Amino acid sequence: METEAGSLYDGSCEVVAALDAIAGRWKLPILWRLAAGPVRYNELKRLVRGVTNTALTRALRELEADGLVERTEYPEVPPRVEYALSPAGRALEPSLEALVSWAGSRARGGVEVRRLAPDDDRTAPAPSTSDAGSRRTATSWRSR
Amino acid sequence: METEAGSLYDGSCEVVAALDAIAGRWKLPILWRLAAGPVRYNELKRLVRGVTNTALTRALRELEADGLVERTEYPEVPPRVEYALSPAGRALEPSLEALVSWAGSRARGGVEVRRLAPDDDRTAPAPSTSDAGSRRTATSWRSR
DNA sequence: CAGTATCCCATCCGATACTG
DNA sequence: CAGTATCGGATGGGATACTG
Repeated sequence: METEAGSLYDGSCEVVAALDAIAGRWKLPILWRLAAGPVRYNELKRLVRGVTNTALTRALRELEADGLVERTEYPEVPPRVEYALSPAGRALEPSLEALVSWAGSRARGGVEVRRLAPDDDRTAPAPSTSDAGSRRTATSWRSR
Repeated sequence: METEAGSLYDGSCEVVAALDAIAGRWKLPILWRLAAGPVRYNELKRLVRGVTNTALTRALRELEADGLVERTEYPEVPPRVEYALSPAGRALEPSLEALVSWAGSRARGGVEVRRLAPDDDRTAPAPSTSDAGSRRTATSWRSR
């Protein structure tokens, strides 16, 4: 529909653009933590293990700019700031759940991660090679 | 089991590690495209718009190393190589669907993307500031 | 408490050119 | 067709130090 040949759901431009909003080392972990409820800055820093001040702040600012999280500053004497998912952010909770459950199952040894086989035989199942040779000569498709 | 207190689903380490497998500019778009069925190299390059030879190959190699996609090489005269999701890769199809549908809805103007308000008033709703001042003196929490 | 300010390095990615 | 080789530039993230 919509004029353009194959675009909306074919894994291209628009999707890529939207995906950029959650790309980055810490965005997903942060969003996932926030999905459980509002959290203060330092609490977040503790919960999302390994994140540094700089990284956390940068990620939060970007998520805020993209309308996924909301920042609420309470003018109290010991400064208090809470971060929470915005309505738009809550829209991707299903995705987060799916992703996290997948990540969890894979972390639990469901799959051997990053295990390169030393001598992986990959020259393959030779599916009806019978006609090979009858095809164009070896370089016919290489125009020049 | 595994000893550790609070870890599996709290948005930290394990999940972060697993997420790394799909992190990168092109991994998700590629996986999404592959979810629709096996595709040849150059076809993939056309479908995932904007990707370059180098980026595509690199992403594919990593996805392969992480066991998410399978590469099948057919020993024919014009070389033919097909990429497809592995069983493990198919395990994250639900996540892909959720993600893509979210990305799609947001691309369709559901949310104003990356729109910074010029003078956003963010010093906030002052929730019962009545006790401010009665709290510890301004710098009491700053130990030194 | 909740950040900023810098500096620096690693990685990612794009562009270009070449090959089995 | 399906890649590899190389290089340069942008970005993201880490470490450290300091502040309203």
